[in-house]
Amino acid sequence: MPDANFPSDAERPRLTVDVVIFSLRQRDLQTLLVRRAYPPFQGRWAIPGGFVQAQETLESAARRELEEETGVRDVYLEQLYTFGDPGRDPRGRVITVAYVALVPEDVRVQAGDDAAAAEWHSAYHLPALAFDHDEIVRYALKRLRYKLEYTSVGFELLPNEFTLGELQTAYEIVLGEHLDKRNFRRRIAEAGILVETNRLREGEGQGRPARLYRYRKNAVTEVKARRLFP
Amino acid sequence: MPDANFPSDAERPRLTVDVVIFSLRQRDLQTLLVRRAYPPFQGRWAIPGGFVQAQETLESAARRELEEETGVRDVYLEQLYTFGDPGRDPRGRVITVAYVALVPEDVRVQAGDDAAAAEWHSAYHLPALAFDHDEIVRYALKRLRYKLEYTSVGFELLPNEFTLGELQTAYEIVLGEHLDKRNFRRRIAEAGILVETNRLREGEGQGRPARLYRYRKNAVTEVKARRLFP
DNA sequence: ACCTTTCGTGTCTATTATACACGAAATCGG
DNA sequence: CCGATTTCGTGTATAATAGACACGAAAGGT
Repeated sequence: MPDANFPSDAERPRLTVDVVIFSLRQRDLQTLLVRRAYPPFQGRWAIPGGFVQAQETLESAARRELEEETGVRDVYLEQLYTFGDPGRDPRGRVITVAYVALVPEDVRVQAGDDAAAAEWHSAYHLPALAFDHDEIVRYALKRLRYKLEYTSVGFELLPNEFTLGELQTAYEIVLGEHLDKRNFRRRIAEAGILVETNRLREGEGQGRPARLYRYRKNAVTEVKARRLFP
Repeated sequence: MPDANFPSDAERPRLTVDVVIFSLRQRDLQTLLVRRAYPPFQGRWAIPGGFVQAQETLESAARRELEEETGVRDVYLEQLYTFGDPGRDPRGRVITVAYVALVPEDVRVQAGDDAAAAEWHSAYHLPALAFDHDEIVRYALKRLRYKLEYTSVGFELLPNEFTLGELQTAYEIVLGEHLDKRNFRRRIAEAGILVETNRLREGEGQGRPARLYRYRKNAVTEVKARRLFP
């Protein structure tokens, strides 16, 4: 790639990051959508995103967008895929680097600046989305399920302390299948990624209260490449 | 993302694709490197790549670069990751979408146009590379190993017809560990992704000639998410 | 007090992974 | 041409892992 080939300004694309933000709420896997206030696709739902600024990395651009929408920092974020078909944006060549974020249920959507309205929508029943965002969300869901089976990212969808029942429910919602309680708990125990607290989940309706657990930070990487639920 | 935020020309990055081309040669996993003819990093080895043109998709840009270097079409190619740290290219903001290609041993490097010299180098002992290309190749290798264990991409590194011994050797070279012959063959057989031919590998030194196999196209996707070698 | 709800636990069976050795079919060399 | 050498192709026994399955304990509700 000699300098002679270095592209002129006109040939430069524009670059955005878009973030698929997953969260478990109302016993459903949901993703945060914003309603577009301007053309193109004015009024349509879209996943949050924006242009990458001059001096930021792709990941910090994604974290900035995420924080603008949800106010959260220090959550799980990974690069998903880059979408760049010519024609995916009617304004010209726009390449987007898509990210996936996992946030716990207690996160509240902020009163966004340019995000006219931000709402949670079921990842399983999406409205019509702007651009190729439906493709991006579908791919994100596929990746989430895949990683849930091979790593322990699932914990990122839960608050700091959680019961084993809540953890199992989280897995069941994302994977879309029922899991055996005893086998599930055995695998979690064998993986050694949980620390038992001495507190119990109190006042959650009737029934015996469940023990609360916390998960060891960095567990995500340590368990990598080992199947939790074969 | 209102139109008001639409970036001016000066804020647009440049976009390249870079392709990590893996091949098995001389009982080694090798990757194709080109020597840079112009600054920056003039004279250094780099992975093949170039700017994305106005009306092509990212994948067709990667296939174009691949074909320019090796002359091959219709080989395995997948998007790896997008690298975009500011400062990764001294000429300004350049984002690169990295791809991984797997080519069989019988492809010959072409007399490249702008690629002054193209050579195969062991993926395990790389020279100093331009830009962040060492990071890209290391990540590509990690991904290749990972996928080899969970899918059947390994066949893409072999010619159309191959013996089971050659297949096993391919896996051993990439994974860097010895595999048991009988267990290996049993798994391959159970996966049902090979078709036996009635031909034998003749004239390869001494020893009993081995049967040649072909693999079913599309097998890669079918076996996905099922571990071949747990 | 008793009924209902949720929690927490262990064993037996089936499946899957691993370790391991030798006769068959070809080439090479004297 | 015949024995030595090389590579091919195959099966079984054991260990590890996954899956199915039920009931007493601890709380709240009436």
